[in-house]
Amino acid sequence: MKTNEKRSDCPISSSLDIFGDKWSLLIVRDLMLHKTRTYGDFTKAKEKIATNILANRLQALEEQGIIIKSPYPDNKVRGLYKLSEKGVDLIPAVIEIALWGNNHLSDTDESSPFIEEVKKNKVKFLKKIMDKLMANDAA
Amino acid sequence: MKTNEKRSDCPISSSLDIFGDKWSLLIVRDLMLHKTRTYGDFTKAKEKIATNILANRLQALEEQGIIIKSPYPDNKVRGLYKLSEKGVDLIPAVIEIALWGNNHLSDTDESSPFIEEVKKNKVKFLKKIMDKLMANDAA
DNA sequence: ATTTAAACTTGCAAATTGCAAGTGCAAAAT
DNA sequence: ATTTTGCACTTGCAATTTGCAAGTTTAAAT
Repeated sequence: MKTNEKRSDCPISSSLDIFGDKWSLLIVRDLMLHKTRTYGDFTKAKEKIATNILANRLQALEEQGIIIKSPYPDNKVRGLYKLSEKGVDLIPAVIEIALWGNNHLSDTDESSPFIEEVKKNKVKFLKKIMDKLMANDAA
Repeated sequence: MKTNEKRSDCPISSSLDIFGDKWSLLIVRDLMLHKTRTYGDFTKAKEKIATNILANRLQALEEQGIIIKSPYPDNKVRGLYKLSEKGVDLIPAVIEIALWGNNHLSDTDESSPFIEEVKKNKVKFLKKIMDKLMANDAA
């Protein structure tokens, strides 16, 4: 990946410096919907990310404090990835992107695990999913 | 740019297929804050986009129906770019990205022309900016 | 008619992506 | 106890994309 050079002080530009690519927010999506994931779980997502890109993005997101890697119980090889609070705060943006895609792009999965729920009540959904993710933090 | 291949039917993934890069949403940002722009205006933005990338992105966004290029009054060389309705609908996502950047990234411009206003009342800001952009459509 | 200027194009080097194998190490199986 | 399996990455390399610096084109101004 590239050096952490900011193109400007604009918050949008600086955000895109971090996750402005085709993969980073998909990793956030998977963590948002499943709360924790192993490396192998990510490779099983339907977009089929290459393993070198995955390793690179996981490291970058961890360095940025967006995700947290913790040890897998009773296993020295595996790691367990989850969203940090900074990562959880990305969920509203991800939701808006999902809504836009669902409204304006053809052939997007209407039966997506959460789109319907989001459309019904965005705030309620947000609260619910955040609660679920945070509950996990007690561990 | 690449072929319009979708990696999956996920609305997030499909959205990122279109604007998942470091520049596309900055073009949307500039149109969102200034309602119309010429090619040259974009090159003057502080992030200093290369002209070939700009031309490429403008074309891609136009092909996707996110921006509209119309002729500049009494000028056959210039064009005037503006957001389509599909593009205007991206504003909520851009706002969430801006808020995240402003909350979590250091050295982002607090005095950004709109951040303060968004923070005060997001819905009100959204309405205001959309009204402004739509008023322009009467022309 | 000549100059200026804005809107792209083009050529090329550098960085990033994506694919296909490989490596290393711990856990499970024998 | 030794082998085998499986998961988490690495590595090598070709293909694509990015970024920089110059063009080129066409219309507007002088």
